[in-house]
Amino acid sequence: MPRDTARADRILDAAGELLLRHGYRKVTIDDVARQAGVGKGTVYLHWKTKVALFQSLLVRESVALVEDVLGALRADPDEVRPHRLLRLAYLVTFRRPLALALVTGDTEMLGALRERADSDRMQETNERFYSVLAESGLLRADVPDLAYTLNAAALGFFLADDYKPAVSGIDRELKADALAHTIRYAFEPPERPDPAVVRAVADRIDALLTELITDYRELFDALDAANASR
Amino acid sequence: MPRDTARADRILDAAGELLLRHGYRKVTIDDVARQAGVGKGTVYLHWKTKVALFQSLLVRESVALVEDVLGALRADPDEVRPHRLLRLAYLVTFRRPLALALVTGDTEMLGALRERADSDRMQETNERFYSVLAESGLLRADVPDLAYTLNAAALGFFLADDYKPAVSGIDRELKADALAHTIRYAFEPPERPDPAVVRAVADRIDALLTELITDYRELFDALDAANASR
DNA sequence: TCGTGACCAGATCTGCGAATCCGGTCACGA
DNA sequence: TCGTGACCGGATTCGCAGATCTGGTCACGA
Repeated sequence: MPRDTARADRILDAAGELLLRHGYRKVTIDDVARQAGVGKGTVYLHWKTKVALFQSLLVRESVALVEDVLGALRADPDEVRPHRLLRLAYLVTFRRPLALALVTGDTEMLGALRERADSDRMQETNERFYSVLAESGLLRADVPDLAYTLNAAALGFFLADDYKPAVSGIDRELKADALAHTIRYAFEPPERPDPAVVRAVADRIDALLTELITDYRELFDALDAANASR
Repeated sequence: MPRDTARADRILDAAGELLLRHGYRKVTIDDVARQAGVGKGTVYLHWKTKVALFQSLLVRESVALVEDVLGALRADPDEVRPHRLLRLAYLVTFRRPLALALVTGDTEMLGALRERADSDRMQETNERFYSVLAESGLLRADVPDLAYTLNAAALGFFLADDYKPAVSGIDRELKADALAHTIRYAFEPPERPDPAVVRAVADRIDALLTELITDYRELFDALDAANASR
């Protein structure tokens, strides 16, 4: 029962590097094994199939991304205010090419890998995320169809580079500011929030993200063949 | 010198219908001619090439779209307020499948047709559009990178259906309201604008859009082979 | 003078056998 | 017990010749 996490990580590193360079289709298990310095069979000691391997990679990436957000949130609870939170998520996402491919749905890069087995628990966590923010007082009460509107408003910023290459000639930080402005005024009350409230909401979101990471890790482990047979 | 506009329109109607049904690649000039009830050669009396024909179609569609907006603006000057203007543009666009394909950049539908020969004048008109709105007082003064931010914020709503089919289960009008809300609070001053100012700005935008249509028609005529040789 | 469809040539598609690739297995060796 | 790479077979790609398609032309007829 090989629980050699270090080796598994090295294989995922290799997979990630090759995925970025060549895209899902052109990366072979043999390439990955060679790049990781192990035999092909060894890869299959960790994952049952190729897609399981790459799904693991994507899950690991998602965890890292959420951890980045969580770290910043812990350093400064004010980051929980929606406009800061989305600004943060935006910057963190663009710093991780794989995560970016995931949110923009880059099919070339991902193959048919998109079928994120969003477990029921993760779906539920996501909904709770919205309801926590909605009840928090950090969001305006008059936003229609909150989930849809927030999603759509933010989506454009993630896709703008692809769709409007013409007007995209500004710095990433400035684009993040543009997103922050939009969220700040369209989705938050005009007045600054009570710091005590902010801290309380930050704690709840912290708990939620921590839980999300737990879910991810669960999913990660489920993709590891070593747990199954053998 | 065949200036038979009615016939040209019939041909464009046919081209549009077939374009929607089959996409650019699978529509042949022969199909278009047959559907329009004319001979193939007749199509070439109006347009020098296949792409010229379809570019004409797209320009005609754009004109119709702008005219729709203009009509609503004339019926009610209040439509010039950015959140109403974008709401209007959104609804009008989704009512016209071809125009929608144009803004979402549906390559399947459009082929390599995208090379919109945005004449210098049209580019200029677009910039004047932003500066008129910016000076108008109908927009907040504190929006960073106005053009980029406004574009990105609105873009997501046009693409949300494709990218988030899951959360898209609501009515078109409600989605338009969601867009309107976002624009209203992120890009406009809190207080209602002075009706006199609104009317003045509406006039200027009216002039600008009228000019835009003129530019379009110019472009349209330039695509008509009848003007050239013969 | 205006409209047409037969016609042309280049491009694209089709069929298909051969060659290659690659995910997954497993017998063997360390 | 754990790791490996030779090996298998299904799938994909390649090469290529023949068939088909289609944008664009133009001589002819109304």
